[in-house]
Amino acid sequence: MPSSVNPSVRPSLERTNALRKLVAAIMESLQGGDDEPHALPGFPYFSVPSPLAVLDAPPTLSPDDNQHGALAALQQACNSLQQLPPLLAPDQLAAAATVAPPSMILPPMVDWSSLLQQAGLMVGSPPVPGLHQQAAAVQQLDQSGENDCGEAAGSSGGGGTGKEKARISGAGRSSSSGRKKVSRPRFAFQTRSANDILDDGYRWRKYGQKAVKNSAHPRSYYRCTHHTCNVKKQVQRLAKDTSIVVTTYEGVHNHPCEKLMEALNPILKQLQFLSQF
DNA sequence: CGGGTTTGACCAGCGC
DNA sequence: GCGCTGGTCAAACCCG
Repeated sequence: MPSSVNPSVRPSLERTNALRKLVAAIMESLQGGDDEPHALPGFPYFSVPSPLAVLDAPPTLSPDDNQHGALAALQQACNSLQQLPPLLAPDQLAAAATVAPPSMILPPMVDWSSLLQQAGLMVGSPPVPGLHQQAAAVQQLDQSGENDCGEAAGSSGGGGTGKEKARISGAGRSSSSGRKKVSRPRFAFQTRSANDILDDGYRWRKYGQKAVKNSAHPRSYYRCTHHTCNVKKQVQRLAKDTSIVVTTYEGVHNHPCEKLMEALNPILKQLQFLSQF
């Protein structure tokens, strides 16, 4: 422990351990690996129970899986920490920073980006069920494609009339010169819910809707609103059982889940600070 | 006013 | 070649 740290902001061992436990529980839950993966029940990023591996398999989901508040459980866990001394205020952290060199305030002891990346919060895994290691939870429809999330989305940056643009972008959208369409990783899963939209923590913009053959319900097309991210998802209801929503993700996010990071940030900052003790 | 949704039109792929 | 279907675009619209 650095001796230059202001003693007035030195946290209790109790608090440090509590925070470590919390983050460990979060990470463990994110990574799955045990029979009871719902360490934080109601947190849909990793608590969607048994999404179906086969799209036309009989539904086994509990009702309204996605009705839970996305971050409720996490916030609840954070609230439980309120019994302990309060979180360090930002100015306290700043005060500590003025005493200890910045390198000691944010020591490289915990590599959060790689940790979160391993946990599937960044590039490389589907948003919801893929966070489990329950392989059956997700159907990977196609993984022959490479991770081309960074590709220029649309790339129809020219002028011209709407029709011209449509033609140009239409041509650019698929194989120019007869090459086969580059497929990207796709993951589909089903959720029994009254809501079409799963709160997966990412922000989506709807860009289209189509009537689907042999189905009374249309299919909706969404794109991730993050500037550099080109992940898409399709949402439609199962024709056989309209209580089931089929969500298909295409591509992988090249950025962390905003909502989750928003919720985790205070904890991570605290823990980074505390990890110097 | 900016960001998101709706919706008709357009395009490519595929089967016949 | 033609028609059907799925995927996307973008103007118009809506909303906070």
